[in-house]
Amino acid sequence: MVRFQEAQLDRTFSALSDPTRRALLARLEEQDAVSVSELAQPFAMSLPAVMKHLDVLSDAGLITRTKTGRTVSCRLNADPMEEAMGWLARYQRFWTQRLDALEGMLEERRRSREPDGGAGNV
Amino acid sequence: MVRFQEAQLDRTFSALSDPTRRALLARLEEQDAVSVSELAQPFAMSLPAVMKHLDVLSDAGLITRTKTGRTVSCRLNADPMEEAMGWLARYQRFWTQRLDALEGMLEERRRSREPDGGAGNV
DNA sequence: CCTTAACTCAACTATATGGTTAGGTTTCAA
DNA sequence: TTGAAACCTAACCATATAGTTGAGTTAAGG
Repeated sequence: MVRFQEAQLDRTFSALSDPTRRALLARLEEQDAVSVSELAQPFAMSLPAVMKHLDVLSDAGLITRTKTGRTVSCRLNADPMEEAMGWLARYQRFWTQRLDALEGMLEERRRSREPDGGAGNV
Repeated sequence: MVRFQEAQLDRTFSALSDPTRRALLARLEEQDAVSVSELAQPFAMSLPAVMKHLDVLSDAGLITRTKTGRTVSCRLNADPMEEAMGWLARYQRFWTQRLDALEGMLEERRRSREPDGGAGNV
């Protein structure tokens, strides 16, 4: 049985629950290191607003920030996501089960169509 | 490129960000259908508090409720979790990459130890 | 040296969240 | 038919969240 850090999961899922923050992470997924102002640029909101989001991401351990001169570089840290996926994985059987059931139903239909000439259409 | 329902992800991640709600889901993972009062029983909080959590889970589509007589049965619906995992999967390379790097490093160490007799211990 | 870019901080606002208590309604069952 | 179980609703409270504006601070660069 896997043990989860409840408080860490709280922060991770909470951080991921905002579209702005997910967009910030998506940006850092495609570009290794991005400055605060570069990250803020695409958004309609003010710079301090974006910085608050970065604080949340940082508290959740999803990004790291390193200052060089007057610019701050942000990088992704996906480790907390791994734990989040680990938690979700427990429920995976519910949809794979559903897919198995669907597959089984299709198989059933296929077999029942083969003998005769395709009578029982829905 | 996979397209995500942003508002749905908001609700899903937000619903998962609370330990009480995750515990409720965990309960429904091991028991197919559970009544509201049964679900509430293990928690120190009041029944209306638990019911608010159930509302959140229901709004996120993570549970369904069916009333029979005076008792309400709750069931898990994992579908929104599948989408959440889909979103997270995009970042999976960051930790598999890290594991690959670790594996590579261990391989490196193993090979460098083989020739001589195990000198460079950390 | 002075200006400007890049960021930080503080104060304020509105709304959301997570909890409470008190008082319903509906249904079952003695 | 009356009482209690099971659930719902409403009103309230404290704190957190997501944004704003305005005023710093620090570091390049002409």
